[in-house]
Amino acid sequence: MRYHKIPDETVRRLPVYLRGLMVSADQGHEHISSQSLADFVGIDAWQIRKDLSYFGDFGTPGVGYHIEKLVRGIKRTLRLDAVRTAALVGVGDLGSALLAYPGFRMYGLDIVAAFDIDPKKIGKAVSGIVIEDAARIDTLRQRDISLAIVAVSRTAAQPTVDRLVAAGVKGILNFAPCKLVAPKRIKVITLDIAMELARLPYYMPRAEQVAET
Amino acid sequence: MRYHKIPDETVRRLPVYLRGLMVSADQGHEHISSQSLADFVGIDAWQIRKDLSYFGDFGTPGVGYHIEKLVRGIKRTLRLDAVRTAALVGVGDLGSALLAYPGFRMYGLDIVAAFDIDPKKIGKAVSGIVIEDAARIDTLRQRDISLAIVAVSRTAAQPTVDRLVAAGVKGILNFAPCKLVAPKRIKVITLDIAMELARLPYYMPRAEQVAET
DNA sequence: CCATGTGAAGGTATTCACAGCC
DNA sequence: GGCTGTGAATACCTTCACATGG
Repeated sequence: MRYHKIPDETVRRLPVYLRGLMVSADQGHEHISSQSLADFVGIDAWQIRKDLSYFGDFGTPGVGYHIEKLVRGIKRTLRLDAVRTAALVGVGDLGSALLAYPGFRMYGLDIVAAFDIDPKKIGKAVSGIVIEDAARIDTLRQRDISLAIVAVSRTAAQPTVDRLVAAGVKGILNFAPCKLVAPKRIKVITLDIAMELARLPYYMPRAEQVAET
Repeated sequence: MRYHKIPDETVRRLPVYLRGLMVSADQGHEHISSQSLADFVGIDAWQIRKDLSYFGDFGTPGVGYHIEKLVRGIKRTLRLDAVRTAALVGVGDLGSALLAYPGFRMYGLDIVAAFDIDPKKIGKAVSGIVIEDAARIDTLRQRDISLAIVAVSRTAAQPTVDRLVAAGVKGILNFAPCKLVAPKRIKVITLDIAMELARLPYYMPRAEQVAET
């Protein structure tokens, strides 16, 4: 294995492999071939091998990949080897759903703080997390929380991001439908749900009003 | 303008342009240059011009783009020119948040039906939509609903998709963290929220536990 | 003079095919 | 024989630079 920059698209696929590998490990398997994993996650086998080749030799020809070893390798690459804590800002409908969502755990991610500006919400607990005043976002620095999820309205998003950056947050997952400006060293991933739904009709056949008799 | 296949990446950006154009129109503008739109949505001007060139001549050199005309053009391209109805399956935390979310409207998308298997939920209304028994998914065909959002658990996702496909649904936005199999003519977009958060640490500087004194 | 639309260049990611290893 | 790792070929997307048109 030579030195390689890992392509962004590969980074996007690595969590998919993790998911598949962990399910496979649960089923008692110790090794898995790129082909079996491919069938399982829906990505071609050569793509998987190429992706994994960017950052390590994990496989054994004739045998496949040692699942546990590979999981550790991918986690280290994604910097998910230690448990990471995250803060949520905006405990509306979506924010509450995120607090209740158990799916972050499998990646070693844990939402440990929640903020809102609504006085009616502050002090109440949602899914075991007590909601704090958004004015206290600056305490994130002392608490070593470097990940944040933004689930506030569009207009509140930019000021929220400014405060998070000032509090030392290094990565932001944003659900507000707008562009956000932040220093280049801060990684912002925006996930606009309505936009994903909006590009679906493009791929659908035109004449869907015609019944398929 | 010659014939061009529209790249997938362009289709992904078109809703971004729509968003920016509609806000700009709200501010009273009639025309906009690729540069102004670029500043607004955070995508380079040449990229915008290239993207738009794939499906029509909308601009006037020296003037810019007529916003209303361009909005119509993009909507037609994305097949968003008529209001589209969608069904939601799985009215848990996330599902309820989606029903309450007003952001779909701006793209002409409207969630008009919701399904669940929980007898305690069936018959109740959430955000004005009465929850129906998931066994009734097959009525979607008569109701001309061709879009669906899947917000059920991982294990329920595949059977749900099978039912939706049987009911004539043509496009699916899936939130369950798993691969889904469906006929090729059906477009499935999977949006795994935990996975997005999971790739964030990769882009963050290594030594984030070291305080920036 | 200003801003679009687009060939051409450059870069990145996907796909293939197979040498090499267990 | 089976399966990995990877150079090479291909496809796709981005970026540039500028001719063209209002």
